Amino acid sequence: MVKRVTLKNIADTLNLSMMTVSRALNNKPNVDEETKEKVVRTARELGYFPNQIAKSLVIAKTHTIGVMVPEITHSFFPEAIKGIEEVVYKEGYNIILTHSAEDAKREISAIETLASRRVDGILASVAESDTEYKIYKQVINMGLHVVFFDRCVYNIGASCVSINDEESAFKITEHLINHKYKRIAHLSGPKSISIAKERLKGFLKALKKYKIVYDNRLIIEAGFHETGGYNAMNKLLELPKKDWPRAVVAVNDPAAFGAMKAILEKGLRIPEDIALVGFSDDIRAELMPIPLTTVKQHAYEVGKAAAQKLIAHIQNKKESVENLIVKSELVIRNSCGCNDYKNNLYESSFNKF
Amino acid sequence: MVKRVTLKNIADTLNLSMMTVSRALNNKPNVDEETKEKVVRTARELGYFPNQIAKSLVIAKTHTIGVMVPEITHSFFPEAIKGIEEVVYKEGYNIILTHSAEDAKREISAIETLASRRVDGILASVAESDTEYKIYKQVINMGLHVVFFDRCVYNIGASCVSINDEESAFKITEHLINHKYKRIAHLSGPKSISIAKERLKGFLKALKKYKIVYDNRLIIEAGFHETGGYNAMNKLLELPKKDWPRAVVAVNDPAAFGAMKAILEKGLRIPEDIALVGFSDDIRAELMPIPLTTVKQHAYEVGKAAAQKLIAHIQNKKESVENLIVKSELVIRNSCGCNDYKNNLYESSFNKF
DNA sequence: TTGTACGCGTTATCAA
DNA sequence: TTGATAACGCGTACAA
Repeated sequence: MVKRVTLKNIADTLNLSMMTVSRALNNKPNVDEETKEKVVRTARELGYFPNQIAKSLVIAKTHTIGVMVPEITHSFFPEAIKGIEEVVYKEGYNIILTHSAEDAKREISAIETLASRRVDGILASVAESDTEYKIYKQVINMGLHVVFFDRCVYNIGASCVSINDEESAFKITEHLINHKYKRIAHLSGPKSISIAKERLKGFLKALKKYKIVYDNRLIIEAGFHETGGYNAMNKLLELPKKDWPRAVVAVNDPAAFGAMKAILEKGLRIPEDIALVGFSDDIRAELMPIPLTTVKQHAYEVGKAAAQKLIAHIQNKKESVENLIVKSELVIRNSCGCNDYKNNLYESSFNKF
Repeated sequence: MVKRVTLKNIADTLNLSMMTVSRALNNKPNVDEETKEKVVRTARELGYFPNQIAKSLVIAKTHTIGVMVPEITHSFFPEAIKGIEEVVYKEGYNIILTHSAEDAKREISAIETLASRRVDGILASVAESDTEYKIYKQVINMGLHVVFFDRCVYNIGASCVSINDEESAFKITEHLINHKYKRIAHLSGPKSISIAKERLKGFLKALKKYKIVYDNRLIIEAGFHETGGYNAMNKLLELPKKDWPRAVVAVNDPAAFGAMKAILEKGLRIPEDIALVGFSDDIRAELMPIPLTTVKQHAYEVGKAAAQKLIAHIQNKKESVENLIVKSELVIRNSCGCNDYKNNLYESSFNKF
């Protein structure tokens, strides 16, 4: 930050008071048209940029929103951030982007700096390793507005925007059941994360509704990544062959990619030997050796809704805390073996055009 | 921004002056150990977060860096942002993220707000539609530090970190020439963008070095997106068959994907009828029907280097303006027909594990 | 070791 | 319509 042109500089060169200059530049009513024009002109000539820092100190608002993501390269988040940006830009806010790298300590430190920087509110998706949410409780108690998105924390006084995870997991499992699969496994996510819990719940609900026998050896924690999915699937395949699942519901697409690798490596076929479905519609899902049936999440919409809700909270103290749901949709491809989707590479690779 | 705990609050509850409290919290030398401890404790009890806004106003530094990206969902940018985040976090900075959506007007407005917010420096990748760079010239003249990354603007007093685009385009073209391709086309990017110009230059240089006949009908502007590549390739295929290119160098992977679609739609084979190479190693490149030969850019490294250079500029006025290059590497797959890369789906889809 | 006065650049308030 | 003064929360410089 270098010495820059101030209101006083403009005031001095025009023999006016700072207040008149301030009023002129902010289009306040009580200022002569002629002087206003003069002020605006010299401001431009001098290369004046209003000092937002000083202004923030006075008005006790920064028009800044803190955004916390666990891992910016997960395809979900750039889309969500784009939705957030779109909304806040229109409303005259900027975002300070922080990422926790899935590390709870780093998350705490980042939220602390956001509080220090006096952001007007925070949009957050919690880190995998955060199981306490202490820092969020603290800043919420201070009166800072927080809206969670995607990975939520409930009952701490913050609104939340998420996918209808439970319902979607239920539906994709039901889809498998409807197509005569009986023995179905689940590669689950980290137990502490809301979306992982929701998806597991939906999976179990579907089993229950259709009275599928429940075998807890078929529910294995895989985490959110490819290697976790690969390892978890290999564990399943270490079971006696008669106990193998006939279909697998993975907690997300990367985990499903790992599982796919494990299955194909064993020389098994998808879906003929084992059907497989994912969750998230990763950009690579349709390009896999066996195009992956999955659930498409509308990340952009999640980001938009979260930003809108946060700004509503900021601008209206009485805005009610609530959990919003952005609906997802089933994307049926080959890996579930339930339809006539062509396993023709040409088609499968380019149906997105 | 809500009323919050201040230095004065702490001072009052302890019957100390603000200065003692300030010193205690900032670990300054001249303060009694006992009082320091008391201060730190009550600060925690009262939930004190230092007001960074007020501090910034005094010290004329915000420890904030503005980041301008043209389109956050382009796979390059999340990687680059991650690299930036990694560096600035360690150095105690935060980033304000803005995106232009490739729109020059929005870019200007965003850079203006960054200047108003008194960021200590700006990392920018310019919008496609920006051909003047006026706003950058202006803020640089004001003394604001700017480092461009990926899409650069030269000779306006800013450092730049980019891929060795020209050299890489030269090499990938040379690679085709070495494998006996003679008639080679180029799907170029927007003329105004530095990386597009560099890649075209490298392409032409290779033709020249190897004395390939130059046919300007074989250089078509495709832009950076799939549909542009699709349309441009179709235009090439409208030429008399004898004039068709035997190989195509696309300005980036999305353009190559579009071209691939156009070629396959015509019932032609890749690489047997037309070889094709891209640029950027998009996450989808290896999953294409014909795995795409391309150039891998190290976006994370670009982000890191740019952030490091910017911070060097900020912390040392005499840091010299220079153009840094992050080396890219050729990734040989099937689409160029130059190697023994197996067109086996299983292998090709999972060689990244 | 601790405290006081002042200034950072702006807006709100009240007076002219 | 314009101006003077105080205030936002903190750090610097100097005094006690």
